[in-house]
Amino acid sequence: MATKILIADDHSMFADGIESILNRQDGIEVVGKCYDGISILPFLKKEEVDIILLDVNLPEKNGIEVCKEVIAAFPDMKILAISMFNQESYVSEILKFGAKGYILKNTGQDELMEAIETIKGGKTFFSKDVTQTIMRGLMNDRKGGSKSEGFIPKITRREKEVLKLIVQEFTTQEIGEKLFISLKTVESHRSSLLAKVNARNTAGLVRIALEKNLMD
Amino acid sequence: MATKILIADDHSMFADGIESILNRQDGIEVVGKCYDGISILPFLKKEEVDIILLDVNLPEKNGIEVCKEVIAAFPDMKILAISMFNQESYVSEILKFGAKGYILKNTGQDELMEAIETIKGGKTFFSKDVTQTIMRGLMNDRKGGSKSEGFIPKITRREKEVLKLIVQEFTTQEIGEKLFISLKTVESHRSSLLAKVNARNTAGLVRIALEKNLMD
DNA sequence: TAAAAAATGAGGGTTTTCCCCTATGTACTC
DNA sequence: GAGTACATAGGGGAAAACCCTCATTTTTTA
Repeated sequence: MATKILIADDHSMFADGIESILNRQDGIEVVGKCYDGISILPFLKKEEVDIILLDVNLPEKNGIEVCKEVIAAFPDMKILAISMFNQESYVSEILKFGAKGYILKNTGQDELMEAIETIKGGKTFFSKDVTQTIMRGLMNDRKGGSKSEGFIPKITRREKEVLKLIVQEFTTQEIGEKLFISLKTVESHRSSLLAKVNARNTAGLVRIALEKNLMD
Repeated sequence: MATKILIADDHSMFADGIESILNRQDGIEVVGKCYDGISILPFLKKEEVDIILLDVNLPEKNGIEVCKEVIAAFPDMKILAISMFNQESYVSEILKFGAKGYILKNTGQDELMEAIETIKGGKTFFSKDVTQTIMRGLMNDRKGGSKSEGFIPKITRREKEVLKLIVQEFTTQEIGEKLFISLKTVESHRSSLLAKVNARNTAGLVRIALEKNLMD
């Protein structure tokens, strides 16, 4: 019986492309495509799926969240993470939550097929580049857990509210009044924002917020 | 005769996918794929190409550079820009350099085909989202003439230097040391910057600087 | 249901930014 | 040669941001 595959990627052009490649292969059937994180679980409850090709950087609900939920509901689901970025934080996070493999979008279709076959057989698969990243990550952990450069920890709901108001030129005082919290609390949020994005001051915070789209 | 297409995208999985989609279509032939910016011109010198599907965010040499060069060498070349981001700066830049269309990676294959057909016919094509972005950009440009709202007076050479350093998180003190001028002078420049962009504080200054590309 | 994360906020301090004011030398333009 | 824009820079003061430590409550998650 054909391997049933679900493609989850918000870039439909990419998803369609992968579908087109896979449908030419024997023994593989693309049973569905999801363009966001939230529609994956409902789909799995209705349709039988063997392997999910999961984009790590999904809007609404990112791939790491999705992976966690999917594995919680379907512990035997085989998830192959696909990402544009070979970032240690992403790789280790999603593997922690039960993904069986991780490949980059710049790997060729031969390697994609190889990954699918390997994972189908119950083993794990990583791109060569990714393997190196993981190794480097392990080494760093041993050294003392230094964080990778561009990685930004999750920004909480409240921090995001404060951040938006900062970018809109409101002062700490005004933000407090708008959110009905004390000036001190706003200062707390500002501090953790600065720490999280690793900025020295408001200028850097605003720049990074705009660069990395931290205010969706 | 079939339309000859060159796909330029560093994510080979994406490029392969698009190729697979296009090769199923009648009247379209994918004659090549480039995985970086530098190999495009040499390819064009050897092979005949009607339309280039060009990723805006290429490594080594980005899509905007490539577009400029390609149009310089082949003024009639039809370039369809493809990007993940619907950013005004990208869109207007690459159009300025002669791209005939701009679509996002989250547009479906029907729209891709429509874009290719349209461009082949000598017309231009933009995704709906992109059209809105362009309109918004034009509106902002026009604001300069009518109302004082949104209009930004000319920023002097020195102010621009200071502005760049502000955005890079340097303090007034540090900027003074870097430019070999007094703290007070830097403060003067900061003041006039705030006044010119009509911002209340550094946060607004940085935001506007990034939004309006004040640091070219 | 216990543990972790997030949100709240206080005290008390330093540094930085912002806002007035004024003023001088230089360079370009009309 | 007068006018204008630009870069320079000072004093002084108020406001805002930043930093550290600590503590409580609420919410989320394992």
